[in-house]
Amino acid sequence: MRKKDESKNGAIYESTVQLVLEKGLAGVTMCDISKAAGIATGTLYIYFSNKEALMNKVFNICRKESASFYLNDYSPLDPFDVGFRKIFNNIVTYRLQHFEKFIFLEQCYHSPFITEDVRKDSLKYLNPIFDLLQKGKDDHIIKDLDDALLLGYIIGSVNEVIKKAHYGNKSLDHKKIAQLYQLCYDGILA
Amino acid sequence: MRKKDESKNGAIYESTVQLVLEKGLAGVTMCDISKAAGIATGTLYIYFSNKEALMNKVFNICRKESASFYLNDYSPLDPFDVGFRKIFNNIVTYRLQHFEKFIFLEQCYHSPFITEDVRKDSLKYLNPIFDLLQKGKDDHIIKDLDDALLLGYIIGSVNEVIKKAHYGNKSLDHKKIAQLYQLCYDGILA
DNA sequence: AAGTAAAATGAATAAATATTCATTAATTTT
DNA sequence: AAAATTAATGAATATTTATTCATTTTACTT
Repeated sequence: MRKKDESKNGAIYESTVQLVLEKGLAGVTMCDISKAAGIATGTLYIYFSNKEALMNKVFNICRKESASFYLNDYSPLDPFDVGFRKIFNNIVTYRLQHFEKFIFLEQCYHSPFITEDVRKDSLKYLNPIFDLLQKGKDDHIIKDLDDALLLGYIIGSVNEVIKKAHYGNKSLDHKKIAQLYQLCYDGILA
Repeated sequence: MRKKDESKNGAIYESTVQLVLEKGLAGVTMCDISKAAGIATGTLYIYFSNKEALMNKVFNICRKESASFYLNDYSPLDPFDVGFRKIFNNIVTYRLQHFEKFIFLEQCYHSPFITEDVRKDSLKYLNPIFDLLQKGKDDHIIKDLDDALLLGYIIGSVNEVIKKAHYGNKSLDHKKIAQLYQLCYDGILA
């Protein structure tokens, strides 16, 4: 029997994410996706039973990929400040290098395509980051605040600054990123 | 001749914003909106020439309303710390009291419904805030950084924390808001 | 109170989009 | 190399949704 061309999975995934960046979640059709992926529309339905399943799958892949990216080069044995800097830079770098995936994830968050339970277990991927924050609190380096508050504060400011820069056609050089780091770091310090 | 019932404008506006919160921008139909507003579908087209026009109008109203809300009780004569605290609290309060409008604005930002030029002149509404930041910089109270960076940092962290709290069903009490304020304020201090 | 002009209606139509399926192409097995 | 099996196709169909329009209702004018 003939095998599925597994490279198509990747092409569908890349196309979906790219098109959502260009046209928004509301504006992307199955036809658009198949054209961009270089396959027939019917073929999409061999790989995914419908549009909702496709979006959920792509959402899951992006989510896992991003969470894993955040931990690049990080070790739980790193001292707090070293670990924090690594993870912060990874979060920024992921958003700059994979802007389309970053936006896709943001768009999905409020979409009817993404089912409740898929959305819910998002947090578990971030456990190593919560552990790092706990270490910082235990060592009295950072403020003893709720994890969600601390992480939301960091992630939110990074998201907004990167989006603003992108849509305002402003470059985000190393200097600006270092400044953003300093803003965030000074904020969390005890 | 018969007059247009101006209250319908408001009903359409409220319904649209509420439905986008519930179903996402991608999931809202003209039929949904008319039903929720208590009017016939055809009537929508008396008030707005099409869906895109409707969304742009609602977007504009929300945008203006929010920007004006941010300046409640604020005077350009306020000392930096007083003014900053007022505006920060207004930004938070708007998002909590008008969560559906906050989400609508966020959703629109990446939507094909909102035309480029409508999106572009968003910044002008925020001029008083930029002036306040300038004062803080001139007085050497806060870091001398780019306006977009400073505001993005503040707005982004507020957005994310409020969204996380809402979707995680966690309450955001006065204590947490004060802690978020402290994070942001400590971050920008020179 | 009759005339009239615009508002409002909602069923009908048009347009866009998701999904199916009969057919063809490719790959593996025997 | 023929048979078997699944992948791939894309035109056709089904479905959903935007938009129109013939008709009715409402409120103002004379």
